Amino acid sequence: MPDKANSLTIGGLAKAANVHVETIRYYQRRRLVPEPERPPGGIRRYGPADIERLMFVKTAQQLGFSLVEISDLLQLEDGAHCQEASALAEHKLRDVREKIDQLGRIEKVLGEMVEQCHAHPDNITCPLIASLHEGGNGGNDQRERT
Amino acid sequence: MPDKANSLTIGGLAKAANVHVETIRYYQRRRLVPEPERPPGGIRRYGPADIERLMFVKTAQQLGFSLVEISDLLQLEDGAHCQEASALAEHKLRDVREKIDQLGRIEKVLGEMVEQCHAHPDNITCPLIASLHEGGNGGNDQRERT
DNA sequence: ATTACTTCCGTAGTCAGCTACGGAGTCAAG
DNA sequence: CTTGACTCCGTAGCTGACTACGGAAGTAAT
Repeated sequence: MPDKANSLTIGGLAKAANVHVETIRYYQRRRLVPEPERPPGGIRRYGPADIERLMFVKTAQQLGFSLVEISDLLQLEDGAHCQEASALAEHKLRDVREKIDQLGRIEKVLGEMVEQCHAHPDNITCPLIASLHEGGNGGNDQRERT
Repeated sequence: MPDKANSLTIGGLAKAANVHVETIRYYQRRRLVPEPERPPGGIRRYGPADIERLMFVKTAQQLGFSLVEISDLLQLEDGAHCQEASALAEHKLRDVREKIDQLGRIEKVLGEMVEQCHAHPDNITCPLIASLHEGGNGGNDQRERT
């Protein structure tokens, strides 16, 4: 595993990945990110790979994954045995596709709403809730109300 | 907004929406879901619209929205004035599209991984982290890849 | 080699989002 | 008209994910 230039201290890493130092330590305790060797009586150093990993954790969180789930995903990144890995990957893939699907429905309805608002600026409602269980149908329902 | 048959007690509603009774009460306190009138010295009744609303909250949570954000989204559902509503909708639309984009990248890499595993079942790693900033879209975030 | 800033590490506190508890009231069934 | 399940309501406790605190020790610039 190549670290090009592990030159950052934990403070620099935190700045680079846009998280707090204490968050990094917390993730180290949780084994979400590796804790590099401490040179005898010295200070740990970090590199670009650590920045990436932290940013991945943050992004995955925004997508609704818990730290436990993220740790699963990172096991795939880190290389696991194929059998278990592929089972996990397939499971996560279903999760991800469902999320994409639901977000797609929300996107559609929000988009329609914005258009409607531009078209005639009255009061308007947005059938967001209904969007989530509209069957695979791509039906264009544009219900409006004043 | 017509409720066809508001016949459920809070317990039935909880079962129907697959949440705990106490969660419903909590959401009522937070004004995420309405608290129906209590008939003098009686018990509140709920209908299908309440089930839908609860399920929407749960789904949105799994997609990474906080309860505050969900309450914003529900304001759109409930009908707000066009000007503010459309600003909010546009903002949320950007959020949603970004989430879809990121999930799409993760999906792609997970999918590839599953295939690879089926192809030759050795140890394998999955460039999940890198997937999130693979160019091709969105534009303004760059970091050179090796 | 003194000063000012970090790092390190452990423990404790915070905030969001529930979840449990307890006592009084309601209601359908027997 | 009692029993047992459930509702109502307030308050307290819990879990996940941080965030803050404090003291010793490392490090960089003067």
